[in-house]
Amino acid sequence: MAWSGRLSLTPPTLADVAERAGVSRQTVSNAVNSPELLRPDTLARVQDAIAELGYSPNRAARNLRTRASHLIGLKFNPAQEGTANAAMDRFVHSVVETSGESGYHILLFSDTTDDPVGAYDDLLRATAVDAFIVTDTYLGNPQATWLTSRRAPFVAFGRPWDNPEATHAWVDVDGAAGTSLATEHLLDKGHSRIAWIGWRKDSFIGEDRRSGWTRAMHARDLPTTGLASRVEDTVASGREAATVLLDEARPTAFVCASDTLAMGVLHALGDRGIHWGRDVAVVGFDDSQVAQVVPGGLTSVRQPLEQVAVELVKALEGLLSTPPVAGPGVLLTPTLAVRLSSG
Amino acid sequence: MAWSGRLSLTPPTLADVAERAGVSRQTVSNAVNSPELLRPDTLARVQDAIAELGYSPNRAARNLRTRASHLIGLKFNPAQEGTANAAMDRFVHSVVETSGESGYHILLFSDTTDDPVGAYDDLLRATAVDAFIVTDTYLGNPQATWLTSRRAPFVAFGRPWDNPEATHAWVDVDGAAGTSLATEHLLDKGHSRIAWIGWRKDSFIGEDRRSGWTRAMHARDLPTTGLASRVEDTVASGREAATVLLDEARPTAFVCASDTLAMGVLHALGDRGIHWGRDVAVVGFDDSQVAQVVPGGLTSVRQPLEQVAVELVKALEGLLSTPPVAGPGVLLTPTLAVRLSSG
DNA sequence: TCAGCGCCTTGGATCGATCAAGGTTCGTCG
DNA sequence: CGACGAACCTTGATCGATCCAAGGCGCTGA
Repeated sequence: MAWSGRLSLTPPTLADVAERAGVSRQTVSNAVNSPELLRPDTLARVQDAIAELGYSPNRAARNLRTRASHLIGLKFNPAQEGTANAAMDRFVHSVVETSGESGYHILLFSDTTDDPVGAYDDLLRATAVDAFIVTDTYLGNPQATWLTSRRAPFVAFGRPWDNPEATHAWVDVDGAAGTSLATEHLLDKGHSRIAWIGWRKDSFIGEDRRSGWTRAMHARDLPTTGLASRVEDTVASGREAATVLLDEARPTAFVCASDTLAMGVLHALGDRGIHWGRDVAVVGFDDSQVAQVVPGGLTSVRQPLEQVAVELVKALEGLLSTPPVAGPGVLLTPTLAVRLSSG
Repeated sequence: MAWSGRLSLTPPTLADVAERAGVSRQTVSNAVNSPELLRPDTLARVQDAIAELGYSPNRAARNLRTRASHLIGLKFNPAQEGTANAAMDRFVHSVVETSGESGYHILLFSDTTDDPVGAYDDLLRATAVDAFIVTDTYLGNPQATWLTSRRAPFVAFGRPWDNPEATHAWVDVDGAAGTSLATEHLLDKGHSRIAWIGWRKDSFIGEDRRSGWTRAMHARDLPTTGLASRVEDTVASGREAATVLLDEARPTAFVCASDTLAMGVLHALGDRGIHWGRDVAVVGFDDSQVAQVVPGGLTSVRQPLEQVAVELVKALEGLLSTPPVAGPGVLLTPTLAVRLSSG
């Protein structure tokens, strides 16, 4: 940062470094981008000059010439108020860290308009980003098909549920494996009447998670009929659903599609003075902060978001390399964070 | 997006639009940036051409020429695992939305190295961002002084606690007003033995929040001695502190410096079978998801983060305008989200 | 001696927008 | 009638890095 002390307010350019090191511009450029082309002593001389001047290539100039921004667009979807779902926080952090190591920065945006692809379109047209990470695939994912038709590089966090023909790169977490893990955990604890509270039938992710529960139950020849409920993803719905199930099916344990619903269950159990964790077990999904700090702790399925980020960035690097390498989908397995709510 | 259907893969440039509209490049540039300079009919003609071609200015070229990136750097600090503090999520969303309306995007980064200013330095030297929003001021804020000496435009979310001489722009939330609000709320409910659980003495923010509690208590001539505890910001510490206070001071209410500590209090109350919200009131700070979904709900001080974002962006626009306008600090007042934990 | 290679230089063009200065066109007014 | 200036538009240069092609120089090996 030598130059910051100088009078001149403009940062040093490649030409400045070249003059200082007594080499040509081209050589400095090579020192930065293809050091293997230089003789070790020349390289060292140039690097010294770079360090002395505190030179760093001007992003705008480089971007203009190379037609790349080294930025990855990510739409920031905040957590809903009143829910426990806050995966975005951990996920974004992981993505920022991982992409930073590969020389990419994350550009956040939000769509203020109704158009689901408007913001994507703007960024693409302005060549402001090299690629996107698309996260809101639970909606049925119009972005993915649009981006594909637009030939824009992107990787999705989430499978293309609604379109098995889709060929784009994606990374996802095996929700069914997670709920199956949760259910088996409860079965091992001796439970057999294990209820499910999940999302409405039109949610692909919800049905996937539900299937893990049914799979685990049927594997031990246990019935699932009458033990399931599908509701909105709110605490209140979870509470109501649990209340009904407690009356009608008398389950000794609950597996839920989200921590939000699980909190609803805890609520319902509290209403009737049932001591959760001892009398009735509860497992949530997402290992949210809520699961972590609620007194006693809520057992919850934890998505390996750090690993997801790594795979996403790996896939992006493939897409952005020349020639582009399109990897297949990657499915990761979640773990179970066991706490007192499951006994 | 007309061009996306064409064979050519390169987006249209200003020159393409100029040719189509039968005007010069400069005129197109003016149509985009200073429409008032054009005659209405020419403007319309150019705008038609822009729409027909689906033109959008190339960011890199514009950035190079104007020496501005229209990007604002923000270091992403994820929530600590096992705490309830998740203000970042809501904050980031607000910032993204607000800055988007002013034509700015948010560039996220993280510092992987030990150097607290390394990442800032890199971005500045590469002229990758126009300005920064600095959030982690609770550390004593070496970034602020460094950025100031570097003459880099930035706005801090958080007062310059350790350096009252600092002249940079900042926006903050009046923590003392928040805890005062909370305490008065409890006083109005009839409580008089109200305990405080806060952070260690070296935390500026912690001491500020604490002062709101003492102020409100003293205003009603109530004692505070023996009713306060200063601990680490973890659930376990909150629980221990509450246990000790319950034994030694028999408070009927608790005001906490964070929702994390408040959860610890709920935990302690649960340990001894005390029905919180009925027998003992509890108020947290930050209105986290945890506060919102814990059965019954935790009353909590809510920071006006949306408003904070608006003020931050307003300040940034001032700094980035020519000539730069440096506004004074802005202090916003939080509100109280009342739930059952306070009766 | 000369071809070949490794390393570097030279000079230029290029990316696409904006800046600064220079040209039109037109109406107005002495 | 011609000068003048405002309103409007055009032209050439510029931002800084990269890409490209051609060539220089010293050294090695045939």
